Amino acid sequence: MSAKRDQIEEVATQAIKSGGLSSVSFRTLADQVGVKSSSVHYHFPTKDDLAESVIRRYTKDFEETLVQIESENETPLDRLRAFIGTYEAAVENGDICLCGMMAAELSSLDEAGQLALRGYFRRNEEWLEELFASSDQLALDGVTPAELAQTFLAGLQGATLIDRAAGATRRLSAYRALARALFA
Amino acid sequence: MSAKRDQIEEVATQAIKSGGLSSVSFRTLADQVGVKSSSVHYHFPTKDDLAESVIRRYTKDFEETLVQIESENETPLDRLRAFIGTYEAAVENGDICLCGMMAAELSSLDEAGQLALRGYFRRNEEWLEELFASSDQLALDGVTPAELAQTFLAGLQGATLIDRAAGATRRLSAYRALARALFA
DNA sequence: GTCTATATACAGATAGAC
DNA sequence: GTCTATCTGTATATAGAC
Repeated sequence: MSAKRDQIEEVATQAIKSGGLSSVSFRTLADQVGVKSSSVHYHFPTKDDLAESVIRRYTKDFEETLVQIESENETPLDRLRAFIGTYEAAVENGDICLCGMMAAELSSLDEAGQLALRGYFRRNEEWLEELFASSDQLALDGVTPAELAQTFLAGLQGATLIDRAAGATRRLSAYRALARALFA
Repeated sequence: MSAKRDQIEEVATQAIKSGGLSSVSFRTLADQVGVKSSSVHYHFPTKDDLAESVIRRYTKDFEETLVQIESENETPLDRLRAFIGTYEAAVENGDICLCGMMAAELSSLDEAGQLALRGYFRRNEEWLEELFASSDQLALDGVTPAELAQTFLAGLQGATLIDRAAGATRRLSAYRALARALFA
């Protein structure tokens, strides 16, 4: 893992979060890291290679975020709030979740990329499911922790998408209200 | 409103729902409707014109869907179920909501397109808010009908996105469970 | 309204020198 | 690892004939 390769992934990640994979080219990437496009091809032969690497890198970084959230927050509600905070930060930056963006661009991902994408969402739902299962005072009956996790993750992804388009964080704020109500 | 123009919008709508605006070109569009790309430019001078027209058309069609849902379903829960059904139909077709797709591609929309997009989401939330406000037996306290509407719409958008990527309708099913629990 | 033809720009990708 | 140079394809868009 060379420093240049790492730098390319970092720049690509930021560009994809704001404009999508289709807005990223070997040329623009090369310009941003100070090399020529053929040098980017040296590190990532095809765009599919780049896409998969970026998704896996994003997933790894996400694991570290979860560890940090758990270390800094004690209760399920506080942890959920911190989780929501990461989505708010994206919107305020004009971005959405990289994997939410990639999910919209699903048809331009190869099998390896799609597999990596599914892994990201699965890990998210897994973490949320444990969070909801760890509380014995949920204010909504008839919904399993797994269902709550799936709906909550989907909701945050969608809220990020719509809030960015609306130039607000209103929907993510509504999720904060929902979180509070759930743990009441 | 010529027949050809209408046909172009129809084909473009389908293509965008599955591959996004960036996957649609004047050439592919022309091939699909049996004309040359310059003829597509005659109806839609720029891609921005096409994008805005398609969003407005989609919003108008959506109004008709709402009327139909209301005429075929009596209770708020049944209406909400029918609403969820439209998202399930999209996923089973390998598509997502056109406006969800466009929201991901926000940076490639001009001001007019972004304005039209916000109108679509606002109208969705408006309808859902009335739906939730019309029920006096919601199983969750501390959340306003407006907040419920915002979170629910965002949730369905995100569930569609993730379900399509996962090749399932599991998250949309979870939203069916959530709807049932809310009106319990 | 649709056509042919074209201008201009940029995409992903590769060969081969250094 | 990075470069120059290039291939090939496609994109949006326009001019002008019919």
